[in-house]
Amino acid sequence: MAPASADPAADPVAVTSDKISDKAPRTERGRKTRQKLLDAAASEFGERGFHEASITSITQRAGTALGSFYTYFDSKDEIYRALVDHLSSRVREAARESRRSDLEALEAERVALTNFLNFAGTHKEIYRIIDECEFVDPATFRTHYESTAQRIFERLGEGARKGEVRADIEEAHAWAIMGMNVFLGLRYAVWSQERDPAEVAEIANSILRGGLLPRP
Amino acid sequence: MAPASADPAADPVAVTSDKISDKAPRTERGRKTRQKLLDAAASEFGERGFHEASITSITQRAGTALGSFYTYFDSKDEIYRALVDHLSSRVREAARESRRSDLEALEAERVALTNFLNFAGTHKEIYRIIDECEFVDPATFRTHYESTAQRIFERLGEGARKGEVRADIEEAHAWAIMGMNVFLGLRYAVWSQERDPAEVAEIANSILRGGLLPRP
Amino acid sequence: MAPASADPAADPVAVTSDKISDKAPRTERGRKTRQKLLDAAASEFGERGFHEASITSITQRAGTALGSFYTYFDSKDEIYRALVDHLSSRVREAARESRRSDLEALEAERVALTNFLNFAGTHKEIYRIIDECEFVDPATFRTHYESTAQRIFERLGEGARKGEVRADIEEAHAWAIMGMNVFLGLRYAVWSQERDPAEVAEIANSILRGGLLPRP
Amino acid sequence: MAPASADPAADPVAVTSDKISDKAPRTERGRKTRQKLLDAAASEFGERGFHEASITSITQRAGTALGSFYTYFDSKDEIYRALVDHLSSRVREAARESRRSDLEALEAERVALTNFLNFAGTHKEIYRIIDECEFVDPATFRTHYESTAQRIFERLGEGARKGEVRADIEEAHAWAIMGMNVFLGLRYAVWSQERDPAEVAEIANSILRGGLLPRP
DNA sequence: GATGAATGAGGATTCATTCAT
DNA sequence: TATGAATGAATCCTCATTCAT
Repeated sequence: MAPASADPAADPVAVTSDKISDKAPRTERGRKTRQKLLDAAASEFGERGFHEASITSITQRAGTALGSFYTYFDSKDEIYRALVDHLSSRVREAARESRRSDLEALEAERVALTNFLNFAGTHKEIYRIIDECEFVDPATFRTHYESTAQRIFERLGEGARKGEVRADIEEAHAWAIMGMNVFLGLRYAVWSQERDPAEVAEIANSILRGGLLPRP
Repeated sequence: MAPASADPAADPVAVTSDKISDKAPRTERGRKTRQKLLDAAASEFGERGFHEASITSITQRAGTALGSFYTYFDSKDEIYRALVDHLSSRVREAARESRRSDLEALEAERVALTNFLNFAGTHKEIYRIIDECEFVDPATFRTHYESTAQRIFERLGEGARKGEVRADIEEAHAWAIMGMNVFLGLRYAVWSQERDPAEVAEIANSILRGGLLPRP
Repeated sequence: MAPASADPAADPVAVTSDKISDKAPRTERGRKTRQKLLDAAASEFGERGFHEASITSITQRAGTALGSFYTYFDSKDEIYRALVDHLSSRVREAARESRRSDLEALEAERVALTNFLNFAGTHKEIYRIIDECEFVDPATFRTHYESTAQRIFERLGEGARKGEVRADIEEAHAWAIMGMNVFLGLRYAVWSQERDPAEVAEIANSILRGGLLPRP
Repeated sequence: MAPASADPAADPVAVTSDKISDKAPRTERGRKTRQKLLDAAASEFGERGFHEASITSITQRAGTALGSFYTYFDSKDEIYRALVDHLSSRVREAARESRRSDLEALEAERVALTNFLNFAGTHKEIYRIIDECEFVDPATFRTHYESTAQRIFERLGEGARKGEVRADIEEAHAWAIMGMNVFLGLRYAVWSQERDPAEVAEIANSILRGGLLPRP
């Protein structure tokens, strides 16, 4: 699953780097064609997955000639990578809006998860694309997860400094939270939306607040 | 990620069903050849992933002729499915040994996670294969996750009845735990083994026991 | 189309020669197995055609092991040839019964066609198998047609000597009659049986008797 | 055998429909390549038959890369069908030229058969290809025969109205004529050309004119 | 820049036939 | 004889990528 997507409250650090190849469009017309191709690729990869997707189909969706694809991208892999970057930043942007430093630490996690669930439910293709990254471009996948965990870890650390969470926070705690978020997203946002995101987020949050032992 | 692998304390309910086609071997020799193919497929899929894997390579690893593959399997997809089934049951079997009903509920979860981390670290290919299932055979993938969550949920429910965990347990709690387990496995068993499984399990378990708030 | 089938009033000259290979069964049990294979082959070739037919499927229909096939036949081609021979003689046998030298020449042709239409309607697979021979074993196909035409030609010649038909009969007349018979068989016996064989035969016969010009 | 080929005096009703797939060439260059492939396929299918023919061989004959085949055709079946259509119309076109409505009914049949024999002798591959259709694409085969018989039937019917042939003409008469034509073509045009087409046609025509009974 | 034809390596799958038991 | 496992040549088809216009 997408690291970024697992932490919508991410900061704009960005992995994005559209300067991958020297094929940047030089005219307005070119810029539009390139964008049409990216949009088409998003649909194609989202619906059929990386391996089933074909360049031919992408150009057909984009309404361009097959050859035009290679005017803007070096390969199927490259457009995929460009797309993941692009989508990651969209996710991050969506998250950034919901960040407010005045929130108490665990409260912030709750809001972040709620937003994430909403976003994942609305953009399932994005979810799938970034997720499949694990098998198409493992390095990117790993980077994303690690930076996401890092952000969560930093937030928790800050909370610890403020005395809002336990002082013994370490990286593993961040991974545990990220895993919870991702799986709840898969189950309650992508596969079905039978439950209200806020409720699901509350369940996860209650674990963070007090664990699963019976209340005294 | 593999549902099964996320719950090594699984019971033997089994999704396994090796009777897929009518190509079951009828002699001992045949049984051995089929097994060689499955073993070879495990290595091939584990190392190169489903799409990069080739039948030719599988038969070469197995030391059989190309045609022999089709004596026992109908297609690349079929052997993949057979393999996932097979591996799932191995995971489940490995888990079953570690089940002891005399354990207190959350203690059982800790033991399960420890075993899972150990298993995942030793069998990284299995992890990858079952994980890639999401994009190769989504139905199986989903089934596995759901049945794994179901088992966790049932265990928690039993714990609730015994008064060992909160009474308001629901399905979402199981998904949260499964997500934690899977991601900790990815990070601390598959990607690196820099930390002791027992320690990692303890960190996760401490969340389940008391959450992340500062201890009073 | 089958030459033989086009002339059911054939004599037993026979192309049949089951001594093709040295694989003749030596025991009663062997004879039965060989026959089961021939029967199965007739169904298989009749239903699926030569190229779609498979040895595996033939042995399955016959209820024998795959390897047993090669105990009695050298190859797929050989069993096909053996089958065509076998079927040809069946056709010829069926025809022979209907031969009566006391019939007037054109009357004999009418009876022969009637019988042929009846036979073809009842044994469509035979029709197909012998017919496909053109593309599987052209030499046999050609031989069959030629010998069939030859028999018709001889009958007509005899009729000519008796003054029952024109004196200028030549080979081409026999081919013309054979063509008529075969196509009427295809249309009114194999593809549909909407018309009574005797009626169809009468129509063809009326052409032979007086042509198509208006009656004075 | 090809219905069309059995009736060279066909009208341009056409079964032809080259718009089968969306792979129509969009440039002149493409049109030429497609044509080269069709020509090569005609030779290949004509010489080796449908099942022995290979795509590789077709592209080698055409002087194109293997992949180019799939730029214009979806499969071996499809090019075969396209070819049959193409050849059928060639046959029909060849026939059309020889149609003259001022001919007396049976005279027209004689001319048609003569032309057919000439055509079949010159284009034996066409004969074989269309003929093999019975086992490759039965539906097309049947359609062709039926429409050919229909055309003959209509011509005879018109002759009947003019009083040039018997009034009791029915479909079966057309099938009988078609069968005669096809078999005479096989024997005297495809297998050998030992006899003059006009002579052979005259023999068939004499049957139509007066049957086989001795002249009074 | 845009177009679409050409390329060919690569991979899955079939199945007649052989052979050890 | 019967059995069924093993073999591998043969073939269709896909599709990312290149290139001429």
